[in-house]
Amino acid sequence: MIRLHDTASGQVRELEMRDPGKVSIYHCGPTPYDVPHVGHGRNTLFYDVLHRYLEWRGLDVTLVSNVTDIEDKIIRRSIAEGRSCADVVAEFEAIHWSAMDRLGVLRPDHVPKATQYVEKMVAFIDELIGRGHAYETSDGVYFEVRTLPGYGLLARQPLDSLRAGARVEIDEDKREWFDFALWKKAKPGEPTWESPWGPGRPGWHIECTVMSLDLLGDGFDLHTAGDDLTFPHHENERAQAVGAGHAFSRHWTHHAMVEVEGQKMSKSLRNFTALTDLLDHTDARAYRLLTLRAHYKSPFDVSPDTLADAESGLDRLDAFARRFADVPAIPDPATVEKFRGFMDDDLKTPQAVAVIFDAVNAAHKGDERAAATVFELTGAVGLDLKRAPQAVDAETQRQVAEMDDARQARDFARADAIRADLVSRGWVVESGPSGTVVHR
RNA sequence: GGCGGCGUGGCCGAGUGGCUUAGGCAAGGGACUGCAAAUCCCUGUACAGCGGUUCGAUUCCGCUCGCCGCCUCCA
Repeated sequence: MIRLHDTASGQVRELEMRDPGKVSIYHCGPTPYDVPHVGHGRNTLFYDVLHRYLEWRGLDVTLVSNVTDIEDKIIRRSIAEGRSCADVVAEFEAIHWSAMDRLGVLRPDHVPKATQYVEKMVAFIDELIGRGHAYETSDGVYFEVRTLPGYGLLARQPLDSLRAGARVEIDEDKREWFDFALWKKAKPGEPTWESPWGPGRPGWHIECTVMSLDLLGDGFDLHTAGDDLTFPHHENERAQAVGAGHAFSRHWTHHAMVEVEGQKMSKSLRNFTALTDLLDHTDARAYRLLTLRAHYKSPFDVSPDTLADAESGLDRLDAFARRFADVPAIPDPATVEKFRGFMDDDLKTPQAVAVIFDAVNAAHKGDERAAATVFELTGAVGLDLKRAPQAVDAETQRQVAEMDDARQARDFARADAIRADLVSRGWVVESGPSGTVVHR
């Protein structure tokens, strides 16, 4: 049994599967209008760890994560830079996937795009109007929130306690400030599609409703994303689905944000680090380890200090992997069970990581099954340890040989000089009774 | 104003009504090594503050202080 936090009930509860043994997951993906930042990295690592772990558990996972390829910020950028929206999307989506590849994030099974679903969205909006949940105005079609009993499930507070923020757009045509756009009628310079309400484009929330139901079917198992999307985005997705007569996601799991000096990392606060920059300076696996060391519901700080901390931990794992690369043993069932107990219980990755490090310690003390266990468990969460010896260039190999010769000859001054040179060029030099090994 | 979360040892970060009270990083001491590296051994006695419940609270309750998130685009 897998237990996960469920935002709708506010509790950790069993992940019930519509079809036993199969898990259908929809995860809100990126809007490629700019480079991804470190928080997006956490976001994809969250679904990747979930995805990999569930499959490791023997479950058949279908993961859908969309790309929003038509949206205000994309349009703004395309106009500012005098190029098409498709061009903007192509550039930043490519950067997104390349960063995810570097992070070792597995591709979702389906990556639907909003622009491929416009026709289905139009039909869905039409259905909502027909059922009395939506109305047309001079500038679009809106969902009438008051018509849907139960709105506020994910916000976990009644509709009338929500406060109209100072920056909510005033729109005289809308019946209530919290009604939200299903369809936006065309403005000059924007890409448009035909609809019964004239040319225009879909609102943001409708795509996820339509694509998730289309690819995963009614009553799919799990909907995930960062917790900043809980309200209003997910609330609205759900309202649309329910309003049109569909059973929507049965379980909602949201992860916390990455922070910088205690504040949420975000584009608008301008306190973000581009994910690509982080990956240029930090081992991607260290970032994965950093995310695993905090529970997914807890925010954590990304800073040079916390990253360096994680890299040191990773070094210990890699040192372990080099030493035990060829261990023939099979994993220890009791340790695997302990790990599974933590992971099954709401993905308690900090405890799971502790189990891994305990096994590393046991291995160094001679427990071969513990060594095999480490490889098994790091694999389950997508941490790829460096078992294979690293390629060493010819010149470095020559130096290593020369150094060992000098040590043989007890010419330690010369050996130390060579070592110093290797170290200064970034090599970690390990000399043992059987000779010297270098790695980076 | 509403809703929610958090405050743990030098740092990150789990957890628990009392039991030998995670794990990582860093630090100090020791072992091993020609020296290093890797590894091993040892050391730290923490739970914001004030009350309350209790035989006993870091863990439960209340209050205070501080911090953060959502209610607006946002992973």
